Formats: sequence, C-alpha cells, structure tokens
Amino acid sequence: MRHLQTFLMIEAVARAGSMRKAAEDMNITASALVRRINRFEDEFGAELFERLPSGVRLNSAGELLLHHYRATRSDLLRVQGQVADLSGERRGHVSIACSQALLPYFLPQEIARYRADHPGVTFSVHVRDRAQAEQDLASYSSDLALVFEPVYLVDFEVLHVIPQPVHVVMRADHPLAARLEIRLRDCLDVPHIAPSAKFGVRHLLDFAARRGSRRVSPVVETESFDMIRHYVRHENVIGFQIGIGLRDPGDGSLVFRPIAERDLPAGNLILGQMRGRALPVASARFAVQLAASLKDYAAGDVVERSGA
Amino acid sequence: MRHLQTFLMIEAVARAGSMRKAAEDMNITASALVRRINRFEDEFGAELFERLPSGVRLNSAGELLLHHYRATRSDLLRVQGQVADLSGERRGHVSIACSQALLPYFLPQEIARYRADHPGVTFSVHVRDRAQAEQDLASYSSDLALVFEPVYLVDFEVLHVIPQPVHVVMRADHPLAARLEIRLRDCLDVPHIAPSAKFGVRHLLDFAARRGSRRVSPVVETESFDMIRHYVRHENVIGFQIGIGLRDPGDGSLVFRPIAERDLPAGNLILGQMRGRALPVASARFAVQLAASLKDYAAGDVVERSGA
DNA sequence: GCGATGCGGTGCAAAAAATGCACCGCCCTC
DNA sequence: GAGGGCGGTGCATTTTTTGCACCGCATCGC
Repeated sequence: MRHLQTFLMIEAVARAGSMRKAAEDMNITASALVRRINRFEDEFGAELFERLPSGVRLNSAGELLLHHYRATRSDLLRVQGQVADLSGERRGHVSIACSQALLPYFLPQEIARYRADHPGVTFSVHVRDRAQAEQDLASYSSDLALVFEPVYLVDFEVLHVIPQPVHVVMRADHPLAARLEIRLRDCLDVPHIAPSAKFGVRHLLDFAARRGSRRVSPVVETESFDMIRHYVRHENVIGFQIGIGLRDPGDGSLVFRPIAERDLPAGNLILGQMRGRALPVASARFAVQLAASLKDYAAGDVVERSGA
Repeated sequence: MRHLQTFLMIEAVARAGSMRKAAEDMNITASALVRRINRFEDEFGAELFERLPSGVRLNSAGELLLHHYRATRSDLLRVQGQVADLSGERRGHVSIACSQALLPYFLPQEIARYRADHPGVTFSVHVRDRAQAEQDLASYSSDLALVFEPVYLVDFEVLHVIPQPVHVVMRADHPLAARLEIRLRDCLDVPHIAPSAKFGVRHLLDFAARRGSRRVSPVVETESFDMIRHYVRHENVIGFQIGIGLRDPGDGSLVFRPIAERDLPAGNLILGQMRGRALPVASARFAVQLAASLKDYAAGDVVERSGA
C-alpha cells in the first residue's frame, strides 16, 4: 500500500535512530527521507523526533503516531484478508509468537494441518520469551501468542488455557528414571541443566525451590530447550521441559516424568491476543483450531505422550 | 493529511454513485480519479465498486475498506488532538449528534461553558433522530450522541443516562393548564400537535396510547419541536416535549406539565459513544462535563424548570 | 587544539508520478 | 437510431519526489 510509505520511513528512522542510517535501509537518499519526514511533521502539526547531535529519537508525539500507524496497518491487512476471504480465496497471513516448547511438535503439526485445508495462508513464527511475546502483540508484530506462564500485561486477552506440568527429562539409565514419582528435592539433589530466568519453567522451579528453602543451581544454564533435550544425552544430568515440548523418541533412550504436583504446581500454557483487537480472518480461524487442539491435548493425549 | 487522499476520493465516489460526479465534487478530471481508483484496486487486490451502466456502487469489499478508512481517519484525528494536547495547546474538535430537545437550552449552554475553558476547541452539532444518531457514531461522523430513547444498536455504548418525563406544552389559557395532574387520556381527548413517528417522544406516546386502546391523532404532525413549541401559541392545542427542551419564557404565556408517570413512563435521555472506540481528548473531556451536567440536572433543576 | 567524521538540513536539476485533454466503446433512454 | 451519460485510455503537460553536491554544526580522537 503506497499511502503508508511515509509511516514506513518514520518507523525505519525510529528503529535506526538516525535518518541517514534509515535512508540506507530504505534504499533512498538521506535528503529524500529528511524532506519526507519534515514535510509530514509540518502537515501533522508537531515534531515526531527529538533532534540530537548524534541522530534522532522518537518523542512522545512520535510514539503516539507510530502506535496509530501500527494499528492502522494491522487493520488494513485484516480488511485485505477479509476481502480475499469473501472472494473465496482463503488467502492471508498468520503471525504467531510462541514459547520454544511449541516448536518441535505441537506448532509444526498444527500449522501443517491448517495449511492442508488453506494452502493460500502463510505463517510467521516468532520465538519469544513470555515478556517479549506480549510486546509483540502490543506492537502488532504478532497476531497471536502461545506462551507458557505469560507475565499478563493489561493488553493481553486470553483465548484458551491448558495446564502444563513441568517434566524431568533424562536418560533411561539415570537413577531417577526408575522412580514412580519424582519429587522436586530429588531433582535439586542431582546435577541438572535448566533454562535461564526469563523462561516460565525456570520461574516455576525457582519459586517452588525457594518455598522449600532450596535453590536451583544448574550445572548448565541455557536459553535453548533444544540444548537441554540434547545435553542430557551427553552428560547424565536431568533437564526440565513442559509436556507439550516432549515426545518419546521411540528408542527408549530418553525418559520424561512429571514432577509431583504438590511440589511444583502445573503452569499454564496460554493462547492469547491483544485485547480488543479484531484479528485477520486467517489468524482468527487458526486461533480457533489451536484452542480446539489444545483442549484435545489437555483432555486425552497427555498420558500417552509423557509416558516412557 | 495527504496520504489519505485516495480514500477521500473513494468516499466521494461512493457518495456520488458515479466517478464523473465525484470528480466534479473533488475538482479534478474524471480521468485522474478513475485512474487513482483503478490503481488502488490493483494494489489492494480487489475491486471496490460494481461497475453498472449508470455508474458505480460500492461492493462489500468497498464497504469493508471504507469502514477501515473511517476508523483510521478518526483515530488519526484523535492522535493529532492528543499530541496538540500534550504540547499544552488544548486544541481539538468535538462532533456530537443530538436530539432536537437539546438544541434550545442545554447544549448551547454546555458548549459555551466548555469553550470558556478551552477556546481552542471547536464543535460540530448534528441534529439527528434516534436511528440516525447511532449511524453517525458507527460511521465515525460523530464522536458523541446525546439522544432521547435511542434504538440501542449493538455498537452503542452508554456513558450516562437520565430519565426524562414527557411534558405537555400549552398556552396558559388552555383548559388543561389548570389541572394539577395531567393524565394521558386528557391529552388525547383534546386537539394536539405531535412529532412524527421516528422521534422518541412520539414512540412513547404511541406505545402508551395503544396500551389504553387509544390512538395519538395529531391535528398537526411535524419533525420540528421548534414548530410544536411555536404552534401552540397560534392555535390553542397542546404539544409534547421532554423537560430538558423546555424553559419558562418568563412572561407566563406558556405552561409545561409532566404527564402522569403511571400513564406514560419517563423515557431515557442517553449520552453515548461508539462501543470500544477511543475518543479524542476534547470529546472525551466534553463527555465527562456533559455527564456531570446531566447528573446535576436530573438531581435538582427539574422542578424549577418545568414549573409554570 | 584541530582535523576528521557523522549528523540534519538545503539548492538545484533530473526523474517519476499525477493530472488534464481529447477521445474511445458501451449501454440506456428517448 | 441518435444522443447523452457512463467508465476507461493514449499522450502531452504539470506537479511532486528524488538524487547529488554541499552547508553548518557538534562530537570524537589524536
């Protein structure tokens, strides 16, 4: 859409912090960009940037305008999708911010299933921790968020919730693998690899450990759950992950066990959107499918998938 | 704002029903307009108009887009107002759709009071019946609506309500003027002038009359309450109006009396906006003032103003 | 202390986009 | 079947936008 080009430039300048850098990003000369910005500021009736010696920075007017622009752009895309939809094309785009646990099994399966019915719909999947996911929604960067234990900002609107107990991941020959029930203290007594503090799983572990006057002290701390799943094969430590991110590899090499609920209450896996926003048709429909699948998952498949 | 010019043209075409007429309205040639529309349709990915031999008409894609555009424009104006506000200018514009009863006394007084504090704020006052007022909100033509007995569409969000009994308006020498209490049947027994069916006052009268197996049969029916107030001076009939639209002229020539509540329950005067919409600062503040004034009015001044 | 560097901004000419004019084919009306 | 109104198009013109060269200014590094 051509009429929003000036806004694209404003956004680029805000991101780059400098008109010249932004001009390079947009493949135009600095002078052209400077004049567009200045002309728009004149028409708009207020400056959007503070001019600093080292460049420019959005002022509050600019922040307000940028937010308006993002809302406008997102709404226009929604309308465009709606129009394509009513002409029977079933086109559209879904952008979703999600926690890492969804990446290996759940989300690929869901996206593939959706695309089987609607091949014209494309997807963006953004891996975000729980705080970033909500920022993504607020800035219209993502339509949907599927996150474990979100921070719950005011603009987060919950579409569906399922409980997710934290599981222990370990090799089949780990001493704890034989236990029928795994207590939190057992986990903390043996060497463990854990995600860093910004993730929901770690947050729950830290909280529960403090309650028992213990501390989570991982031998390896990482931001990648993939790393966790693979590391336990190399050194015989235990890792942590929520059930939906785990599936039996089939060769019996890895074992998952939920941690006793009295020690560590299950966290929530939450599907949400930005409060009050009208989603594009494709995103709205995908959200419905996700909610249904989550419901099925919570109802039936937990045992099968978390068993050894 | 320049970047929305194409939308202005689309709106003009939709209104005119013909590209050539719209081009004249916009003071450009038909060819320029045709090409802008066609180019936009290409970029957008769908036609916005049905091409008929006699001209063009919006299709559903066009309707969707036009709604998006109106929302966008209104939001941009809101942002502009907010920015002006944070620079301390207190500029802005308030557009309000209201029933006729508010025109003679209440609204002028409120607007003047608001403008005394904020001289930079301008107003548009649109006289609308109760159905039109809600359409105005839905199409972003008005920020606020102050209407008697609205039809209550889904997108109408109530900000404040006060009850308004229907009053009888008559010359001081009318036989009913001497009564302490006026019954509905008394009104229907004597010649009367009444507003037409689309107004709330008439709606209440019709409903109550039917309940008593009577009919409202006015000697004059009009769309103007001004007409009603003045006509009763020339022929000795009774008229109807809600209290807020009446004030004693001071010379004792006219008399107002509420109709007995057991015959005709009081209607509601409602201040509202479009559901979920973020109002411009000026409109939001004016709405707060209106709500406060309505509350005061309902609490205290009714007796004084409706008395002879 | 003093160039060197990077910043936003400006004058001017070239390039690109939008517009106006004349005109086409079409359909309906009279 | 002629006339008028409709949307649409080729082409020259006008308007707008862009690129290039350059300015004044502040900062940083030596």
